[in-house]
Amino acid sequence: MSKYPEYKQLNLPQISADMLRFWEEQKTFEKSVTSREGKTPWVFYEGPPSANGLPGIHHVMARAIKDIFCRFKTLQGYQVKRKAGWDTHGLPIELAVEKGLGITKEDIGNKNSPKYLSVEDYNKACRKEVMKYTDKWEEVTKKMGYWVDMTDPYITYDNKYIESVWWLLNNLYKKELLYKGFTIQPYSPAAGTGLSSHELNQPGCYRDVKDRTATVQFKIQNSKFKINSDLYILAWTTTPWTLPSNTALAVGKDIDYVLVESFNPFSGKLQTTILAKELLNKYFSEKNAELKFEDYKAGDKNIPFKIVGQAKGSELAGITYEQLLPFVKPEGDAFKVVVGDFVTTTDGTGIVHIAPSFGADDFQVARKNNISSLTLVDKRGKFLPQVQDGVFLYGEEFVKEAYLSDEEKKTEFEKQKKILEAAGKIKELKAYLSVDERIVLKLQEEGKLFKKETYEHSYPHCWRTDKPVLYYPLDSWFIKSTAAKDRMIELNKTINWKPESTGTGRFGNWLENLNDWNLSRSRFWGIPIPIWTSEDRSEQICIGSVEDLQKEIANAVAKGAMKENPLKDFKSGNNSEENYNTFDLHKPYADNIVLEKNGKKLFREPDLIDVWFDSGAMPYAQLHYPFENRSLIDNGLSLSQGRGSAAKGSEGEGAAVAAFPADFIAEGVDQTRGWFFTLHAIATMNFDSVAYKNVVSNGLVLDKNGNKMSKRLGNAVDPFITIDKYGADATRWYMIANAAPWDNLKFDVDGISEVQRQLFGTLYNTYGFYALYANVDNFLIDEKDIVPVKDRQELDRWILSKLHSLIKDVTELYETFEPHRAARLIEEFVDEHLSNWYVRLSRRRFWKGEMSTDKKAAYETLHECLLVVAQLMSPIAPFFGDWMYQNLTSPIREKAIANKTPLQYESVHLTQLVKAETNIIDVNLEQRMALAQKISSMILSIRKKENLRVRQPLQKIQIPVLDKETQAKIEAVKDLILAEVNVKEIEFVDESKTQIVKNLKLNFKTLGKKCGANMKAVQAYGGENGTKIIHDIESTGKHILNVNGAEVILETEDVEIIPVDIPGWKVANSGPITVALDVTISDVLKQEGLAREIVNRIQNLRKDKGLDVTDRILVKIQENAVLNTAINNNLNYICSETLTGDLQLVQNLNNATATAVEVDETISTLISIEKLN
RNA sequence: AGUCCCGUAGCUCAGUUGGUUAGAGCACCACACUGAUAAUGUGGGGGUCAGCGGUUCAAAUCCGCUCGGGACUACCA
Repeated sequence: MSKYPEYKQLNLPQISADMLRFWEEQKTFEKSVTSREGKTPWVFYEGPPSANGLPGIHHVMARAIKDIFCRFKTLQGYQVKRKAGWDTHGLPIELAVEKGLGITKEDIGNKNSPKYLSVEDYNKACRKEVMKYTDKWEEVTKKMGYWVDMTDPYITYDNKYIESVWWLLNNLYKKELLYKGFTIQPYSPAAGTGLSSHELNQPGCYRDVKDRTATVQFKIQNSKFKINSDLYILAWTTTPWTLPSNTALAVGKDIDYVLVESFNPFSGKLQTTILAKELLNKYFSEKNAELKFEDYKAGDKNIPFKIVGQAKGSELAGITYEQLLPFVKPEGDAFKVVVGDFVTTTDGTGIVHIAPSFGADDFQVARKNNISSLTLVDKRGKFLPQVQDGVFLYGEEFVKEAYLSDEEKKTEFEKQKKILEAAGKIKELKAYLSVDERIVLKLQEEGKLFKKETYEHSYPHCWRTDKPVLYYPLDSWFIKSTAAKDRMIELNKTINWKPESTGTGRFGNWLENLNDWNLSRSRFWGIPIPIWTSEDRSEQICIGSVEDLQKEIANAVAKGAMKENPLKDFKSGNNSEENYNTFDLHKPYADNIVLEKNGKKLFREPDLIDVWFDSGAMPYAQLHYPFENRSLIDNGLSLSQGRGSAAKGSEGEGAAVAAFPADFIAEGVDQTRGWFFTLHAIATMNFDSVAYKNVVSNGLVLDKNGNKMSKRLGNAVDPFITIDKYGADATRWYMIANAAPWDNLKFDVDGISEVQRQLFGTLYNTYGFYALYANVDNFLIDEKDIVPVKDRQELDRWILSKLHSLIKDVTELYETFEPHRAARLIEEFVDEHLSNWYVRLSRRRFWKGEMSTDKKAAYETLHECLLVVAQLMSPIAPFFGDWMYQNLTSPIREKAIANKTPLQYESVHLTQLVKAETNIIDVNLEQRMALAQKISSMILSIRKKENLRVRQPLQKIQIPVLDKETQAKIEAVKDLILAEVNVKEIEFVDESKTQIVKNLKLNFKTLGKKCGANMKAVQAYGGENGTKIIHDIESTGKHILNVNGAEVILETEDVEIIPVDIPGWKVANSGPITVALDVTISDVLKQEGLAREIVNRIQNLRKDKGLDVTDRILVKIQENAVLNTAINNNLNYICSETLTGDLQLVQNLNNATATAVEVDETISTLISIEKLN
C-alpha cells in the first residue's frame, strides 16, 4: 500500500535539487507548454540580457517576477511560450574586448597603428566575448527555477535576426521615417560614438562635477555708446575650452543691460563692461558704488564702479566684437551679438557665449543668424593643432582632464612645468593644469578675464566609459519618432502599466517631450545600417532582405561595380541555418559591398545602428518575421486591432495562434527609456500597434541599508551563494512578499530565513502532521469518494471557506500583477488559519479512534488545503509547491491517471488552477470563527493575568450579549472555544440575571455630521451622562440633549453600548466583546487539572523514550494521597489519552527505572512507563 | 535647477472617502503551551505618524512651507 512520504527535516536546497532533477527527467517545462497546445496563447517576451556580464541578485528578482506570471497563466490553461534571448551587440562588449586586448578604437582597422587589429578579427573577438558568461546565466536560470527556453534562444547577431531588423528599417525608410541629419549631439570621445538621448538618460549619467568657470570680456568694436574707456561685453562659461570656437554672443531681447564703468580686477585698467542689470550686484558689490574712482589703486580688493548707460537686449543685437582667441579665423560672418530666446538672467551675466559646434542652442541660434562656426576640437576630444601658443596651449591636447590617463597626465604635467616655469608664468607648478585652467590664465594675462571661479554643476557622462560627454556636430541617421509621437501617446494609454504612475508619468512625460531617435553609432560590432548611397548623394538604396541584397550585388557585379557576389551561395527562400551561415552581414563584409544604381557606385553608410533598436525589434526578429512565422505577427495584429473574427477568449480554445503583441513583459524601471520605449516605438511606427499590453516595471534591489549594490563597495549579494544556502523558493518568496515589485527592495538575508521558518517551516510541519497520521490510518485520498462539504463539521467548513476566499483573492491578485499581496495572503492563511487554528483545534480528530466519516472529512479537508496552497504558491515557490503537490498526490497517481481525475498530473505545474467555489465561501461562518478566535484569545489573556495554566479546567465563561445575532454566532462555535481554553460551559447573560457595567461610546462619524461645531460639547456631555444616555437609548431608542441652544437627538446608530464589566468576575474586553471567567477551582476541577498534568508528564516520557505514537504502555506511578484520588477519578481519561493499557499505583517505585516529576507546585512523584506486548 | 514620488515602532511593512486609545510580523524581555513544532499562545517595553504652519468639531490621512531620501527631466551659458 502506498504511503505519503515522511521526512526528518526541512531542507529547502535539497528540495530544489530534487525537483530540478525531476523536471529535467520528466521534461516538465516542455510539457507545461506542449500540454497547452491549441489553447489560447499568453504571449510573453523575454528582454534579452547581455551575457558578457555576470548575473546579479537583481536579475533573480526581475526573473522571479516574469516567472510568476508565466507559471500562473499556464496554471490557468494558457499556452505560455518563453523564448530566451541574448543581446549581443553594443558598446559594453566592444569596450570589454578593447580592454581585454589592450587596444583602443583608433587601433581597429587602422593599419598605421602599431597595435593594428582588423575589423574582421575584432568582430570575431566580440562574437566570442559576448557569450562569455552564458554558462553562468544558464546556471542561475536553472537554479532559481526560472522557466525559459534556453535551447533555442534568439541571438541578435544572427543573420536571420539582422535580416528582420533590416526589414523593419527598410519599412521605416519606405515610410520616409529615416533621415540623415547634421546636429549637435552628445558625443563620447572615449567611446568614439554619439549617444542617443535614452542612453544619456540612463540613471547615473548626470553627475555633479566641479569645473573652472570664467567670466570673459569681449572687446566691442563698433560701439554707438559714448563712454570714456574701452567697452567690453561680459559672458560666463563653464567650458572655457569652447572659447577658441566662439563666434557669437547671445542676449535676451527684453532683458535690461547696463554699461558699468569700473576697473579690470586683474589688470586694474579702466574699462566699461556690459551685463544684465539684474545681475549687476553679482559682479559689482553694492557697497563699492560709494567708492571714489580717484582713490582706486590697481590690486585693491574693493573696486569702485558707476553705471554709465543702459540698453535693452534688442538694442545690443548687431554689435560686433573682436575675436577672443584668434587661433583660427572663421569663414563668413561671425563675432556678432545676436538675440536668443533661451537667454535668462538666472546665471552668469545674462549674455551667453556661443560656440555653434558645441551646443545645441548655439548651433540653432547661429544658423538662424547666419553666423559661421569654428570646430577646433576633433572627435578624439583633442584640440586641433592650430590651438596652441607655445606657453599655455600646445595643440592636440585633450580638452577635458578626464580624458587623460594617469600616465598621460604625468607626461603632460612635466611638459607644462618646464614650459610655464621657463616662461616665468608660474613659479613652481605642482599639479597638472587643465586646458580650462590654462585658457583662463592666458585670458587673464591678456586682460580678457573678468572673474574666475570653481562651479559645481551636473554634467552628462557616457554611461559606459564614465567619461564626460561633449556636444559635437555629427552626421547621423535618425528615426523620425516625433512624427509618430501622438500615436505613441495614444497607444500608450491602452497599456496596463504596473505601477500606473510609471506609464503616465515617467513614460508618458517622456513621450510628450520626444525627440527624433538618433540611430547612428560609429562603432564596429553591431548591425550595419542597410543603406547604400552614391558619393554625390543623388542615388540611394535601402536593403530590406538578404534576397534584395543578393540581387543588388548581382546587378553591381553585372555593371562592374563589384568583382564577385559574397552572397552567391545564399538560396532565397531557404531558411535553414546552413543557408544563413554562408555569409556575414556584419562589418567589414557589409562595407565591402558596393552597389550600383543609374550608373553610379553606391557605398554603404558607415554607421551601425543603436543596439536598443536590436532589442526593440525582438518581437519580430526572434521569429525571423516576415520571412518566417508571418502569421504569428499578422494574426496578432488582426486580433488586437479588432479585425480578427475571434476575440481573444480567456482560457478558450481555438483562438488564432498569435505571438504579438505581448500580453506581458517585465523589466527593471531603468528600461522605461530603454527597452520599453524601443519596443513601443518600433511597434507603433511599423505596425500601428502596441508591442505589449501589460508591463511590470520593477524597482531596484538595494542592500539592507538602502544603498545601491555595487561590486566596488562589496555590498553586492551573490545570487549563487544565496540560492545555495536558502534555496530558490525562500529567496524568491522573500523578494516577492517583502515589497511591491515596483518598490525598491532592501535586500536582507535575515528576511529570507524568516520566510524559511515561518512559511516553509510551518507548511512542512503541517504536511508532516498530515503524512504521519494518514500513514498511521492507512488513509489515502480518493478523488471519487469525498465527504460532501455540507456533511463536514463547522471547523472543516470554516477552513474550506477561508481556502476558497483565498483562491478567489489570490487569483485576482495574480491577474492584476500584484504578486506581493498574493504572497502575503498565502502566508496569512498558512500560518494563522491553517496551522494555528485549524490544525491545532483538529489534532484530536486525527489521532483519536478508528476511521470514521468525521476523521475522513478531517483528512480530506487538510489535504485539500495543502494541495490548493501548493498550487497557489507554485508560481512564486515553484520547487516547494511542486514538492508538496507530489508528496500529497504521488501515492494515488496511478489511480488518478486511470480515472483521469484532476490529480493525474505528475507535477503541480501541469495542473489546472482550482477555481473558487462561491457556495463554499460562507461569510457568516468566517465571522463566527473570528469571534471564536477573539474570545479564546481573551479568555487566555484572563488566565494569564490570573496565573491559571490552561491545563487547569475551569467551570464557566459568561458573555454579556446585547444582540441575538452575535449570541447565535458564538453559540455555533461554543465547543471550539471551550476546548481551546479548557472551560466547561459558556453562559450568555443580560441584566435580568446579572449586573453588567456598560460603557457608552459615541459614533463620531454619524454625530460629526449631525452636530458639526457642537461636537466637542456633545462629547463632554456624553462623558458625564453615559448612564442616563444608555438607559434612554435602551428603553426608548433615543436621547435628546441641548447644547449651545441646539437640540441634538442621539439615536441607536449614534452610540455603541458596550458591556465592560461584571462585578465579581474576571473580565476582559476588546471592542464590543466582553467576556468574564469564573476562576474558582472546585475539588473536581482541581483533580481534573492534576489528571491532565499527569497525562502531560506521561506524554513527555513517551516522547523521551522514543515510543511510537501507536505503542501501548504500562504506567506505574508512586502513590500520593491527593494524586490517587485525582487519578482514580479520571482513570479512563488518562489511559485513553496516553494509550495506557495498564496504570498501576505503587507504593515504592524503583528510582532507577522511574522518573521524578513535579505534578504541580506542591506535589511530586515518580512515574515509570514501559511498552506493552 | 525644475517636476514627481516617498518619510508611520530598532527592522520590514499595513493603515482608499478625515472619526474615538495608529496596527501586524520580525527582533528583545517574561510567562505559558506542545504526541505536527527550527513552531505557537499571552503579557510587556518600544511611536511628538520627518518638522512647522493652515483648513476642520475632528488630521497619519486634505493644503502650504522646510528638512531628509529616491526617481525623472535638463543644451541651462
